[in-house]
Parts: sequence; C-alpha cells; structure tokens
Amino acid sequence: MKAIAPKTIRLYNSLSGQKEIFTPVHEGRVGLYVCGPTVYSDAHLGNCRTFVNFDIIYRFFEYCGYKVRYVRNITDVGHLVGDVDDAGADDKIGKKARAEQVEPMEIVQRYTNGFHDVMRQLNTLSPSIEPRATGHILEQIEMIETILKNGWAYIKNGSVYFDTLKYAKADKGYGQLSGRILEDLLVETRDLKNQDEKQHPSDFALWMKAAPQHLMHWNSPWSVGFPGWHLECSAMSTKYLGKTFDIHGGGNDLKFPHHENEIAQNVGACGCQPAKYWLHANMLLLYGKKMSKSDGYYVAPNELFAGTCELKDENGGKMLTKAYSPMTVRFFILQAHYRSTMDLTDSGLQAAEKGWKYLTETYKLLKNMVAPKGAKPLLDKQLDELANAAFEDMSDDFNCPKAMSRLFELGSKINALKGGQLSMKEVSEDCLRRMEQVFHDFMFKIFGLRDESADAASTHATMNGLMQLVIEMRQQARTTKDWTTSDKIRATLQQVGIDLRDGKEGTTWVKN
RNA sequence: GGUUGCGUAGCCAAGUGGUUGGGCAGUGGUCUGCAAAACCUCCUACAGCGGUUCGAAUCCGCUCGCAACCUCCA
Repeated sequence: MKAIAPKTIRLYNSLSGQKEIFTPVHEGRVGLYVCGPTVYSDAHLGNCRTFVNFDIIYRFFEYCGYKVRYVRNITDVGHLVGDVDDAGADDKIGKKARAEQVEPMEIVQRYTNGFHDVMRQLNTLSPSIEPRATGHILEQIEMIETILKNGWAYIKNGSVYFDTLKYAKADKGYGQLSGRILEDLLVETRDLKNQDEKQHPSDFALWMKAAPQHLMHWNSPWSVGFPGWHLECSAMSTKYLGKTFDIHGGGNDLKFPHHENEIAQNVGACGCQPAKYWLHANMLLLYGKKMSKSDGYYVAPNELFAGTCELKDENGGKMLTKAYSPMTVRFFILQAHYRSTMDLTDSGLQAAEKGWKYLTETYKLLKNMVAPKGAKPLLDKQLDELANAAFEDMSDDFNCPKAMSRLFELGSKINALKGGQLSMKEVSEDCLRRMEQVFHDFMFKIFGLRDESADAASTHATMNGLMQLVIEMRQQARTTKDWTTSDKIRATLQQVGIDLRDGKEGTTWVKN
C-alpha cells in the first residue's frame, strides 16, 4: 500500500538548463544510467554523496510505480594518470597493480568490494546492472568502428581519436551540456602543447595503443591497447538501456569533459542523443573545499563511521571529533538538495544526528498511538496537507530537504498529540494510520534510512527485559522519595549511553 | 584568464516577485521530585551598490567574496 501516488515528476535537465516534466521513453519505465566509481582506491564521502542522491532518485521513481532499470558502471580500465591521451600515460589501476605487484584485477576486486561495503552501510539499493568496462571491450571496439565509419574519428599510430573540431563544425552541439563553445575550441588551436598525435587538443582517445609496460591491454583492429575512458559509458548505456534512454546521471565534475564526450560518441555512433535528461549531483565540500584524494583532503566513510578521521583544521583541532553512524551521514546528505554544494562540518553532522534521532523516536511514538473512539477529526486536514506537500516536494526535482521539513512539522504535531499539548480527540484513527504510513514510506522507502536501533533486534529484546527490571526498581525508590537511589540509577545508566525519560505513563528508555 | 554556480540569521540549509520553510545551537516558559524528552515562545536573515516594479532576498546590471569545471575527479 502506498500513502499517495504522485502523478507528475519534474526534474532539472542539465542539457536544457531548465526544469522539465518527466515523460518516459517507454510508458511506465525508466532507464537510468549513473557513472560509477573508478576502483583504484577507496571511495571517499564525496563519491558517496552522489550515489546516495541517485539512490533516492531511483527509490522515488520506483515508489511512484515506475519500473526502473538502474545501470551504474564500475570503471576498471581506461582512467589515466598524468598526461591524458599521452601514449606513455599510465592507467590508474595498472599503476597501482604494478606498485603492489599484484594483478590489476586484484586491485579492481579489492576496491569494488570496499565500495559495495560502504554502499551497503549507507543503505543504498544495488543497481539493476553494474557492468564493468573490462567486460565490454568488444562492445567498445564495435562502437569505435561505427564512429570511424561515420567519419568522426581518425587513426594515428595505432590509436583512435575522436575528431572534436570536425564534430563541432558540423554543428552537432558539442559543448551544449557544459556550456563550452566552438570559438573556445578554435582559440585553443594555437596552443597545440606537446600532444602531437592529436590533431586538436580537445580531441580525445577512443582507443589507445598500449606502451610495452602497460599491464591492461586487448587486441583490436588498430593495436594492442585499451579503450578510452569516456567510451565505456557510451557502449554500456547503449547496450543495456538502448540508443536513447531516459536519464543519465553523475557528479557535476563529470559534466566536462566526460559527459560532453560521451554525448559526442553516442551521436557519432548512433546519430542521436543518448539521454533525454541529464542530472548532475553537486559536490560535497569539507569545510568549504572540495574533497580531493590527491591532496589527502577527504573523509573516508569508514573513518567517519568509526570516529577515526584524523584531519586537522588550521588550529590543529580535529575536524571531525566523533563517530557518526551511516544513517546519520545519510540523513545529513538528505538535508541538502542534490544540485547544491553541501558543506560537511562537525557541527553539521551533530545537528543531523539529533534530527535523525528525533524522527526515529517520533515514528516509534506514532506507531503506538491510537485515536480515542468518537474523535472529531479537526486536525486531519492540516496533517494531510503536510503529508501531501511532502510528496509534491519530492515530485519537484527530488527536493529532499523540503520534504524533510514537512516531516519535522508533522513530527511536532505528533509529539504534541502524544504530550497532550494537542488533544487526541481532534485526530481520527484513519489519519493516524495514514501518518504512520507516510512516515514509514518517507523514512524507509524514499529516503532509504534504516532504523539502526533495530539492527540488533535480539540484543534489544534482552536489554528491554533488563531495563524493565531496573525501571521497576527505580520506581520503587521514587515512590518512597528515595531520590538518591533513583538519581544514581539514572546517572549510571546515562554513563553507559542509556537515557531514562519519566513521563505521565511511566518511564521509558532510549539508547543513544 | 575562460565557463558555470553560489553568497540566506551563531552553524547547516530550503525557497523565491507581495504571507513564518526546516534542523542544530541559544532565550524565556509549560511539564517534571529534579532532570531528560516533548510542546510553546523569542532570536526572524537574505554580500554591497544601482535599476525594473505599486512591491525584490527573489528579475536586470555592476562590484566584492567563495566554490566547481577548463588536467584525473562523484
């Protein structure tokens, strides 16, 4: 059962620079391609933000009843270190493999596992298909042949390059996505740098002839070599989603050159734009600056979860002072819109931790609330409107922060009903049950949060039995006004992370 | 230097031509044996300077500041 079924979804298309109404290529279906990670090292939190954002988009389409094929690739070849498209340049994975004296595929396997582990902790759903570049060499070779046949590429010393100048001059729209224009390309012509193989600096490799020391290489009609980075996404999206599919997503930093070149390859091979809508997730900043692996300026998810991040600010203080659970991090990510930059800070995470706790506690209250017989539903309309607004917010370019704010407004009503500041006689049982559904669906299905306290359900049952005993003994002390004993029990429990709350209907406990 | 985006109260962060977004922190209350939690209250801002408009934080221009991309990046 769904709480409500939104009808239209509007999304911001990077290609047009406008919000558009989503109309699927195939009725009731969504083809979604998202550029995945390059598995040459551990993913950092910035990578995670993008994938969490698209996880929510994936979840929301499914929630609205669409059948989604979500393809997210694993890049395991083709990403170069150093001078790009220079025949001597090294593959990121190959470089790491040589440094550690292992097979490149061992590197790939290790970091793919690590990536999956982090994604699982952050409670993201697996994509429908997670194709690897090395598993699609044939498809990539075929695509290069088509591009060559169509005249958009040239061969030089066993490598194949895409002819961006010819393509741009043919008015195919090169630069449309990233805002780069033909004139800029022409200006650059004067500065040919030292890339003698390429006819123009903006040309990019479709196939690279491998240098002798290069570990990852395959046979091709042109040379023993390897595919260019941009090509895998074109080949795999076409294979699994068709020549034209609905949505292509990725991080903002991939807009140029990666996505621009991807479009050029698709148009060059198939004659049509690959995706109707392009969605770009913005960057996660760390105290105002983009995380960067090469500068060592980044947060590893596992360090954040364990509280072992050692990054220092300019005063030598720890940037992140404590551990934050995966769901706190996910909640934090939800509080910014996917198209905005977001600043990761210690205080921001602490705020998220409290907000997340409030929502889970509120949901638990709601589950156990029952409207009295004969209640007059004076509040129903207000609550319904808030819930409906939350779905509208999500339908408008996946506005999680706005939808979240509605849940908090609902939360204060629910807590007020529970606390007696609002009368339970003013809300109907139907409304309470609908609110329960709305909370459930938003928190767990759409936002993809997970009740972490339920993670250890069996432990919880044991704990609860013990706690009932402790609470009962403390209650005896309180009845005889033995405040020394009752306060000692409460203080000691607090030291081990358990809060007692004395309410009208007895004492409850909460584990921090 | 070029391109794009941003600049919102102590912090994070939505919105956007006319009515309080939200969270965290802080204030004062209610409740409580005291707390905690919860609820209510207060703090009520849109970088600066011009322009358009009956009216702009929201549109336009300029200035300043920040970020991202232009090289591998989610």
